[in-house]
Amino acid sequence: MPRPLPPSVRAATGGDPAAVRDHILDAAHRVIEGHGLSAASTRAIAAEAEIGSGTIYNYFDGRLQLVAQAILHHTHQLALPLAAFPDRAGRSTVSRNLRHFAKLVDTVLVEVVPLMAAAFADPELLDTLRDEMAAHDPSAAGVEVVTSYLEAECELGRVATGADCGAAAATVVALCHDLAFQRYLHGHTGERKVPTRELDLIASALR
Amino acid sequence: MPRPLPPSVRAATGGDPAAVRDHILDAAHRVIEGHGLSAASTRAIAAEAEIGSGTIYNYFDGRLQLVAQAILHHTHQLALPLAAFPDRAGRSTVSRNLRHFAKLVDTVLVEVVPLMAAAFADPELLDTLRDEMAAHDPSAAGVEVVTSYLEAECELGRVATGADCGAAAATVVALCHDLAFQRYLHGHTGERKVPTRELDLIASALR
Amino acid sequence: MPRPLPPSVRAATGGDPAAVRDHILDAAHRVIEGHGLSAASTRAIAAEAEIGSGTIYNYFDGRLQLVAQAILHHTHQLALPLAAFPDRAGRSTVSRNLRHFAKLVDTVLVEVVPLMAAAFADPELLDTLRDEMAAHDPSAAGVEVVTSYLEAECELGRVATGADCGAAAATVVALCHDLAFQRYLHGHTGERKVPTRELDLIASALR
Amino acid sequence: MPRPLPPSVRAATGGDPAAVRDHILDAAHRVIEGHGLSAASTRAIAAEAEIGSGTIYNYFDGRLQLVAQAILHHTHQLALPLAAFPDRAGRSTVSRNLRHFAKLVDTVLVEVVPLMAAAFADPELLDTLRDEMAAHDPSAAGVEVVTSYLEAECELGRVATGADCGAAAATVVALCHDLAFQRYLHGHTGERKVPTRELDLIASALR
DNA sequence: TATGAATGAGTTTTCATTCAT
DNA sequence: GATGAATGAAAACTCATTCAT
Repeated sequence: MPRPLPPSVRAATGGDPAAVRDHILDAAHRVIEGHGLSAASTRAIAAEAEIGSGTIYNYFDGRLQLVAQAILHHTHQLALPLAAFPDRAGRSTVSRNLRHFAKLVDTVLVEVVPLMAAAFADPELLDTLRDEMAAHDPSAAGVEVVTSYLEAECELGRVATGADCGAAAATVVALCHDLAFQRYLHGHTGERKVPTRELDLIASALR
Repeated sequence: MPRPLPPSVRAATGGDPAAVRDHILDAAHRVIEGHGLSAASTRAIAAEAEIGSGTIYNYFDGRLQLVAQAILHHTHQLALPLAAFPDRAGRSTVSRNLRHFAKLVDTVLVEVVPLMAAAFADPELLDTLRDEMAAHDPSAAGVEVVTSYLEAECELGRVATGADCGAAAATVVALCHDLAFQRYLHGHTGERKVPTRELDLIASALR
Repeated sequence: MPRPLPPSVRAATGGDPAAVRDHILDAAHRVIEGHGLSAASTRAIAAEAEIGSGTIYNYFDGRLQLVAQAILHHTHQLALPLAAFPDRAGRSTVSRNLRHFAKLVDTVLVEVVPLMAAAFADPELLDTLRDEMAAHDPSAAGVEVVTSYLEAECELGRVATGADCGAAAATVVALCHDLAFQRYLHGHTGERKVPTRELDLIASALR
Repeated sequence: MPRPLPPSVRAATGGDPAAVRDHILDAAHRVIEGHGLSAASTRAIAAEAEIGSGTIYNYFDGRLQLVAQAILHHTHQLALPLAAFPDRAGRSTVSRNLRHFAKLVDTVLVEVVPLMAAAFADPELLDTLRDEMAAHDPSAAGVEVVTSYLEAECELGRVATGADCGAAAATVVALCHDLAFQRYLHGHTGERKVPTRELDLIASALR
């Protein structure tokens, strides 16, 4: 019965344990993305990863840890490009830059919101997620990035001195979150609108 | 053997089928609220409702429909008090009124967010919810209420003519949604903050 | 999928829940007897009882309780005939009566020893057994029966006044236990010897 | 890749295959003693022995043989000190010597009874044990030791000529077995009583 | 020779649903 | 209409064993 990993997995991972772990995390993410969290059984994940169902337990403590890590793994990867956003300070206009941020973060949220929200269904999974998020919270990171940007604009004189950059940043992020949430809730997964009017309103308050 | 409903249920419903339906919906909601969506098995709901597990199928097509309807039933009931909000136009200050709205809607969201978000875990349930929401969308209702309020203030001269009331309303609602979502995600279920600084920012943009 | 109990079970139990319970207990006992405790999986028991595997959980809290109760159910039933032993006081000879007891108790032990001993393999099962035995301990019952008998013989003058009837009874029972244990351990399940010489030794000590 | 045994094992065994075998048998015994036979998985044993789980199969045919041999290995080791018991003939009193034997054998049985009894749960393991016991049966050894002692006392005149020393010895051993068995069954593992009254009864029969 | 990752059949238990009563 | 016993598929997880390294 015991056999080495199938050739396809072997080829994809080079036999490196860390790569196999990531391979399983990716498989878990694909299952959740395609069929929902409730379909992410260990069997389904193992099948998607083309490994034996028992093999999962050589890499993870159990289903809960696997799923929680799959969600965060993906989220962190997606959120990386946001870090460069503050560099836009001084270029274009504040309004346009906020729209650009909204577009940027939307590509993240369109994938992340379904994952995070789904975790609400399972109190245990939510706990595990909270634990893992304590180290590095992606949504706080979003607010920080926008705050940094606005403060830089403030120093450049394109945002009024004394403007509440933190509040504005939180509002921008909230708009993006809500838009992604609503869009998924209503099933309009195709369209990727930017809340232009709302962002302009905020921009106007900052002048 | 045919038996009447147990006395406790009989007393609570008067034997009216519609009342029995509501009785079961309430029981389902209590189970979801207390132990999460994944604990809302038909058996648990039947036990909470003090009826036989088979009786559910005399009132609902299946577990999914029951759960979806329980979520929306409760959401609509909670959202009813919001309808009176536009009446505050002209009283107090705009800023204070928006804070009041945030408090009001928070009492709704603190219960609704976990319910809606949980539905994201199950694509089938999400579909059912979408269908049922097509008729009456509670979050659109929130935006409408705030828009009406702001337009009334506009006519009263307390909000600048030409201000984008719709965008402001959407932003206010988004802030409330995001706050509730974040709070639940991080487990800070006790605190009920109002996003004061953010609301002030919006109010300042409306003057 | 749901079907009434299969005709064979239906016929054997008359649909009486208590009879179905006993039917399952008997099935469990047959599995343990035939293939050992480690083969007594819920599936195997359900198959032996000709019921669905889920049906077990309509009658028992879980595998452990089922197995523990199956063991004690059978033990108590087997031990019932021993109660009449003290009536032999005054008849035949003490030596012969003790041999008769040994034969009697052997029919019980030949079945009970393998069951009890097997429970030693599983600490949890042993705990459950201990709990259930607290109410009614079959091995203490054996010693009591022989003590009663010997005390009756004492009053009849066939056992020396002042003889330690309790110690003698405990020794008799210990001999029977050990014989059954050794016989099973060595696989001599066919032969049913009586420890004649040892019993005579005890009888001689009582005169 | 071929690797030497880890340093700790290397140090304990000197690399001698027979010593490694014993090292594994000891580890197996420690696991069974501490957590029950059902916890004695190959993985648990390998971990306890600080070797790789595959290494077991270089020294044993499989789990069953390993466990059976671990049980007997330990039993034989424990029983060794009993051989000196006949030397007590002529010293102290017969009654006291029997009590001394009971104490001696109790230290053995307190460990052996759980091991042997547990084997009853698994017919295959029991068969393996029977095979291995055919060569050297520890419980027969106990009876032989007491018989030798009593026959020596007989020659010394402290036991009546013509007394059935074999029967008395078997009874003594049966008492010890039963006591150990009952004590474990009821969970009174702390107390280490000696069946004083019962032994005195036997001693009285020998005078 | 020693290793431990990989396997899949195995375990116990839960659950939505049906239907005889 | 009301019931709840019966079902079996599915869940998460374990484990003895093999074999490429």
